[in-house]
Amino acid sequence: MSRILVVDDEKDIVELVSLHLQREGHEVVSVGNGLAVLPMAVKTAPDLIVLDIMLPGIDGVQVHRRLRADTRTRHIPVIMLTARAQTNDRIAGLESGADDYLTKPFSPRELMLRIGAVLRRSQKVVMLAEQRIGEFLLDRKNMSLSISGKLVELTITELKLITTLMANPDVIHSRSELLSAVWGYADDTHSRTLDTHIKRLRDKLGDHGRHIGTLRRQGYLFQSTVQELADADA
Amino acid sequence: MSRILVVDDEKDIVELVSLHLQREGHEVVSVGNGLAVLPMAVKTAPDLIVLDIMLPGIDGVQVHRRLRADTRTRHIPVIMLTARAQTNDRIAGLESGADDYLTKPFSPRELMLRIGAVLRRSQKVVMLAEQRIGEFLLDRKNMSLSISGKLVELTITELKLITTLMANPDVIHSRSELLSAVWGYADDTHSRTLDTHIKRLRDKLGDHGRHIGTLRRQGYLFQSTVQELADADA
DNA sequence: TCCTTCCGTGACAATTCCGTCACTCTCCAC
DNA sequence: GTGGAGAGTGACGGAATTGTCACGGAAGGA
Repeated sequence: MSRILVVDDEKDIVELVSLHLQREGHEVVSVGNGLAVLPMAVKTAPDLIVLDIMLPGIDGVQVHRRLRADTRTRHIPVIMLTARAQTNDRIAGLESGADDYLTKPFSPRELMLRIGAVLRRSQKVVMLAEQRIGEFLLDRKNMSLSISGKLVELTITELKLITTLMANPDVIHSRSELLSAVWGYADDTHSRTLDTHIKRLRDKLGDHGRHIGTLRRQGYLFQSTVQELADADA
Repeated sequence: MSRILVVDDEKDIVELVSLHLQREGHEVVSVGNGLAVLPMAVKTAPDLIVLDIMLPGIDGVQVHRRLRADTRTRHIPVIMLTARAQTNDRIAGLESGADDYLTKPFSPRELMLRIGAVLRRSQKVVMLAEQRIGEFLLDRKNMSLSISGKLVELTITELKLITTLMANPDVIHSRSELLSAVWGYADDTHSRTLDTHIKRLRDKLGDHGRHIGTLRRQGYLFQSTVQELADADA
């Protein structure tokens, strides 16, 4: 499921944690030396780091600072392990901005639960590589739109526009919402820009342009179905 | 999990099947009238249709033909239910191109297994909405690339190019592969087009352009890590 | 019916984007 | 060291793209 880097100089701990993690389907990488953490994190790009605060040579808080200083590792969540439930360690762990921490001795079950919670928090958002609405097929991988298998050549602006509309079909997208999503405009009050692009999009879609509906004073929407009477293509 | 349209005029069958499907986490829609299938399929866009071949008024094979004739429902897999294990029905079911079929009386367990198999076959491909490699963050939703949180303005061609490279980091992408993926060219032998776009991309990436490596006579690749000595940004 | 508001449309000019070409540079085999 | 093949680079012109504007027209309330 996820790749987890375990940092501890006590081999017993590493093995115990690894065993439990692997049992839950995770991939485990480990180092016992604080100085090796950053290079290893860069190399293996783990989804989470379990970091013992007590390490020979360089302590865990320092290691954590280094991880946070590097753009390549900055985003990786860290769970700290402190040797004892002392205030010093707790404060150090919190101050350096760990996502969670646990005091030794800890129960493997609790560690697993906390790891699960942190991973869930930083869960990756998945999206469909292909989105299909009726005869419309949006291919996000190739950044293209096809209708009934026929490729429609759209510019990037038009593609962003219809992608936004298709993300929530049959839902009204206000002008400001579209301006924001496609153009990044904060609040462009009056402008015919959106209208023009809607028209260009409709033109390129041909008959199927009827799927893009207008709601006066409200915005535009992608209609998954259109009136039967004009459904002359079937 | 999936939305499944069950078509049968016998309410007992519908309820039995629905119960089992819902137990497996599927959403069930049903109709008992053959003429209502197409409109319902268009309206609810199910992932699968379970279709009884014996229906009052219009028979299942006809319904299936209509589903196949409409671009909005053409892609939806269909499992046929035949009233008896007679050759006529079997042949009719196969001829009309059903994805699978089952003869009544059937065991709910077998139907569930076949439904699972068909759904797995037409499984949707999911992709990460955000792909991160080191400081590079590819946002497929907004079709943009940012490095260390800073947006890099790329043209559609450049974006496709780096998307292709980042799809398999540290793997060589041959010229023909890139030409094919980005430009759709079948086999453009000599051309400096790719080189030029690589250069433009590297320029826009600034220092980080070093992540795009050249393998003489082989192609280009996205390197997840670059030489430390030049890593002056940390 | 009239009037106001909002959307549709065609035209246009500025800008961006893209493929190509000529030339230079680098790498590697001999 | 030399030569050749392949990659890098800068420039350029044509094409595509885009935002804006003015005007026409539809919708809906008064």
